[in-house]
Amino acid sequence: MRTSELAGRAGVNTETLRYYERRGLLVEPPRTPGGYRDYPPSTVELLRFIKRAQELGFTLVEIEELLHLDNGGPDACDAARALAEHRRADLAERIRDLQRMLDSLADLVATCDLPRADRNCALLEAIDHRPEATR
Amino acid sequence: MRTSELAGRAGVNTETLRYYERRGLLVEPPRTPGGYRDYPPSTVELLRFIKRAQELGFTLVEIEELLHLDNGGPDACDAARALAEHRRADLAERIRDLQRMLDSLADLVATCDLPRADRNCALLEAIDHRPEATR
DNA sequence: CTTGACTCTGTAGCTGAGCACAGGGTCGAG
DNA sequence: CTCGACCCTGTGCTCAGCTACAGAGTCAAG
Repeated sequence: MRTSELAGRAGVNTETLRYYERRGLLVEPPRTPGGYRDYPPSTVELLRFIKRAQELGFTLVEIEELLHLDNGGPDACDAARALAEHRRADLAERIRDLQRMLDSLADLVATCDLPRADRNCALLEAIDHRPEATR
Repeated sequence: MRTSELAGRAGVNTETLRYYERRGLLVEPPRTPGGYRDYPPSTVELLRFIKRAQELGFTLVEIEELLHLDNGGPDACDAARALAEHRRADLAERIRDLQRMLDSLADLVATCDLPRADRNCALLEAIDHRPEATR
């Protein structure tokens, strides 16, 4: 299978394939006599694995680890689980951070409603002057 | 106030000051006869405003908008509020996305507990083969 | 045999928010 | 007057994950 066919089936850009190859995510495939890459059909599934893992929040570095673990038996399963747990904890923390930002921002917007007729912008003031504890 | 003193007081790198100046976030300050930047003391507060806004999830582009709005009266207040609401909606959406990722990942890790004695890694299989609907 | 679609390589650019560094200038203390 | 600490400018690098492009080669249809 040539580059553009694989890219089309997997839903990625052809340049992305070369990029993954450079990164070591994809093994360099055999070449035709003319020098064209000739991918085995299983590469489509491999790319879909990568894309799904990305959607779960794994980085390409972690995905590469997962791929190197694949078909490694029970030890690999434990290692994969550890990676997933790590990723889960990381996601949870990012969610907490964003939630804190969201809450602060909501409080701030709420202060907009108070001094309706004032000249000063309550929001800008609030960002500028609210107490240390809430920063 | 010279560059390193301002940077120290505001808790940023000296290079960051030059970067903000290039971006237009900071107005170029007057210079000493020797060509050194001589910042007015209020710049410390300005930098703290920028840092707090960043903590709330504003980008530097949005912060620049906020700064240009400052001292603009009631219209500016409305504009600032609109920016904040926009930011809030964006944060909420990012949180939802991450939460979905987290949930999927938690489901995945849970499948690890099922075939304890099996040779195959349930996690890797699950990423590879679970139905479209949950992807 | 030509044309056009495809592919190859290496390199450079993008986003966002900075950090690092070379090669020079300035300033104040001793 | 010298030394070290600071500052200047311009430029390039970082992270992640691509994307674009120039210039050359390959291949199949007509």
